[in-house]
Amino acid sequence: MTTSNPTQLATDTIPVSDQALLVSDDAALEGDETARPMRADARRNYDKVVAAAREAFAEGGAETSLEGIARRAGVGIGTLYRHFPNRQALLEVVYRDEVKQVCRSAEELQGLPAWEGFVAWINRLAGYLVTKQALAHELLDYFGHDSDVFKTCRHDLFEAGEPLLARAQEQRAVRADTNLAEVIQLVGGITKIQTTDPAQRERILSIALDGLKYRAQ
Amino acid sequence: MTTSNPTQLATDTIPVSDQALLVSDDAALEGDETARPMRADARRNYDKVVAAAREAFAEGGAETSLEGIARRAGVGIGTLYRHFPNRQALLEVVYRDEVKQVCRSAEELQGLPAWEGFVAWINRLAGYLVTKQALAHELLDYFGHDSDVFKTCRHDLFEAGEPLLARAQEQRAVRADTNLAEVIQLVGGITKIQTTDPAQRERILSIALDGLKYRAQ
DNA sequence: GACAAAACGGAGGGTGCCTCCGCTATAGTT
DNA sequence: AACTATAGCGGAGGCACCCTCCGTTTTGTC
Repeated sequence: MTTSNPTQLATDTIPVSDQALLVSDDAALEGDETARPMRADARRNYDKVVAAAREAFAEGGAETSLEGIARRAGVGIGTLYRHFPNRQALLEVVYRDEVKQVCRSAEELQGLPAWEGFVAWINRLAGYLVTKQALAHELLDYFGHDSDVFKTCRHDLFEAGEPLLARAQEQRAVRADTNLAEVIQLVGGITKIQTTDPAQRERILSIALDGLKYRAQ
Repeated sequence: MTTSNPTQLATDTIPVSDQALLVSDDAALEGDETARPMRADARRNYDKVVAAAREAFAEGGAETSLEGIARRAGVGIGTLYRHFPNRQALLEVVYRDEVKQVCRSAEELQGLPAWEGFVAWINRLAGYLVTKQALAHELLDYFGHDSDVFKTCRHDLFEAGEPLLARAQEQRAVRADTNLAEVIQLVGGITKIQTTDPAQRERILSIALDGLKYRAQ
């Protein structure tokens, strides 16, 4: 139910054409409002690094050294650092897109009944967080922080989840004395659980969801 | 003695009484069932390292390099590794005691009503896990693994928590379809939440506890 | 094609993990 | 008390990582 979602969120399953899309997203990010466009070689390398990082993080966050990413991208370590002053910066750019995808997937859940829609989204979020442990952990760790990109992520997440949660609360499907920030933190904490048995994590998540259910009195 | 530092370098911040306790605890651990006692210098250094590690981890897990601990203990890095083949081994020995204390505290909760007793223990466990983030995270990460000392910890934790949980389940205070392993994982996940506002974590924990409550259905 | 500026990339400094091995302190033996 | 086998010590050094600095190369413009 939880992890093996119909909606595929892992990047490595995204067709190449879409990856190009992602790259142009990065371009948008770059040329957002600052002065002049990147030089051709710079843009090329920037994209190569982001792609390599995306791959590397997807494979499993553990052995994700920046030097490894640079090597994988066929780029000098200096170049990587020129574009991303630190590990954090790179992480941010990478999961910016990934978070967006989870958020986008929320729209199609508005058709479901309030509780079901809410639970479905939570499960998607959890599924995403679990598969992207490396990214997710850092995302959650900085959830309350002030980094620009994190603000964006949080904003996206709220925009997507808030309607689902609000509706569920209005219809007395979810308890009133909580909010999306808490819910996301709760889900995030649970996805951090290390276990050899994914089913266990799912059971635990469902216990937590029970705690979110509205209770008369 | 080959140590270049004065012996009291690392340990002088711990009250003497506690040191004695720690040492004798370690002694018990060591002489458990194996053959011959440690040589005097070995035992001395072993204790120094454990004390230094305890301090270092308590101060905040971040800057907890083994080399730093060795330095702090006034001991060569080689000596540290002689006693603790890797980071894991050292962590294990250190929080072995700490876990024991949480466990011991469970006994006095048997007097409370089932649900209250259970919740109280969970809160203590959570409190412990939060203050000892560094240790706790690793403890939880390896919770399902096979390391000897982890087995001991788990055993202690179960011995302490199981009666409380069982009683609460018998009295229909806690849902029947869960077990202590899941509960501990759940609590562990929540304590991993990074937040500037501890009250938020408490609210989230209470939501999760609500999920554990028995529900007539 | 020439030139300035932007970007590259890798050497290298700092730190951490862990291993190896020559030297030292210890504890039985005499 | 002296002797000796050896458990134990400690740090040099190999490897990996993070990140910076700067000489060299690539671009874009004229």
